[in-house]
Amino acid sequence: MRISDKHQKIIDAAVNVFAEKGFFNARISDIARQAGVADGTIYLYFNNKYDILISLFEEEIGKIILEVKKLIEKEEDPRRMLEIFIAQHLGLVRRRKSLAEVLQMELRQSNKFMREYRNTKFIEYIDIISAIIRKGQEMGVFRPEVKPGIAKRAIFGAIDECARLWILNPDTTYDINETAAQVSRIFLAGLEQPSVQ
Amino acid sequence: MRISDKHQKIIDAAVNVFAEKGFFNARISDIARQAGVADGTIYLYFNNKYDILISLFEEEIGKIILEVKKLIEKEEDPRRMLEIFIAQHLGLVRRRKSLAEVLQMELRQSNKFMREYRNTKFIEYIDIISAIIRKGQEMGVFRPEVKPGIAKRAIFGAIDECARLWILNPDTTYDINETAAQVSRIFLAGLEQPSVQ
DNA sequence: ATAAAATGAATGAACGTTCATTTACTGACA
DNA sequence: TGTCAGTAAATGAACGTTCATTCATTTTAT
Repeated sequence: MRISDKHQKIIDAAVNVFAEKGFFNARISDIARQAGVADGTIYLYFNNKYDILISLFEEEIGKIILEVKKLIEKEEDPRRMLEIFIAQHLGLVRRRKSLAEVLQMELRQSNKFMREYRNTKFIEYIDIISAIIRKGQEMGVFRPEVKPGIAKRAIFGAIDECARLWILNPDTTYDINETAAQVSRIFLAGLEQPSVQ
Repeated sequence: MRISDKHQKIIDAAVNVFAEKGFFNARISDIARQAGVADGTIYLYFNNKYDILISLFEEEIGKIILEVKKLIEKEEDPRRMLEIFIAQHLGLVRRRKSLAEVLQMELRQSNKFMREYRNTKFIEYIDIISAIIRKGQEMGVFRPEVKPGIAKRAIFGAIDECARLWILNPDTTYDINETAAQVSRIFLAGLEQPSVQ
């Protein structure tokens, strides 16, 4: 069995366990059982419990960034790029619910409590949004007075909160596609130059 | 010493300790020390550790709701109401940073892990936004195709994410007033009827 | 045969909660 | 006014459980 196999198996198990119980309520033995390894084995691949979480972030967000960047690169129109980013993020919530839960909840915890850990991958992810906005401003499509550094937070926060609702309550709320469409419309209307129409 | 004194003292201490260490890393003895009471005294006022957190939510969000509703009631223009809500929420982050931190981080945790606890106070808070939007739609100021149930989440998520950034990094980021102004502008432009200007 | 990988029982520190004891308060009575 | 019984409030040491981590031993691969 290749090293990477067990490494990934533990990560995958951790995603499920953290999603279900949260980081602090998750036991190493839970992760071990779900990964099909012994408790001690986990310490051959990770330094400690927190290290599992950090590795999980780095590796899984890394993959997501690659995917969404690939999709966006094909486009010319920044409006379309923003739509794609929003749809992709919300789509991820449906396709990989557990991962989305962990990234959303535990990533924030870690951001806050591990002062030394600067989550560069996460920053890279939301900087995709500000890059789109800057491009739109250069092309004269988006209003120049909008600050990309603020708008990226607003947009990310909006879709993430919608995702959170859907994670908590998948049935009783709006359909994900409809949510993506609505949020896209609000922000596009909010960003576009009035002259362009 | 009146009962309410110690009750409130423990709540206040818990706000600080939870903000600094997070719920799971906070020890009862930390809260007790900061409140100036013995560990056991806490259990005369609260059933258990989680009960402190829940009481804290209910009571403190309750006060915030009253404040912001009072401010909004005075206004006629839904655009102005939305501006006030946004400014008020972000202002709270500056004025009561620890409380904002706890509400932001731990409230979500609880929402997720305490299945039985429906956080009605929080719902009441963000429903202020949807009420504003509905009013604006009735007056023909906001676009009718916007769903208030989605827009309220998007708006709350946007300001909350901006707040989060500011909590994590008070110095290196944009000024809170500027953030409030930018976010208000984006959403107002995103919600307004094109015919109205 | 040797090394590398994996195991899982044992360890020990951490900490929420309890409860036997102490302290503070109240008002009745001389 | 001072004493004291009765009650409520507060205390904090001790308890018991939980669980991350370790490491002596076993299994697997070469």
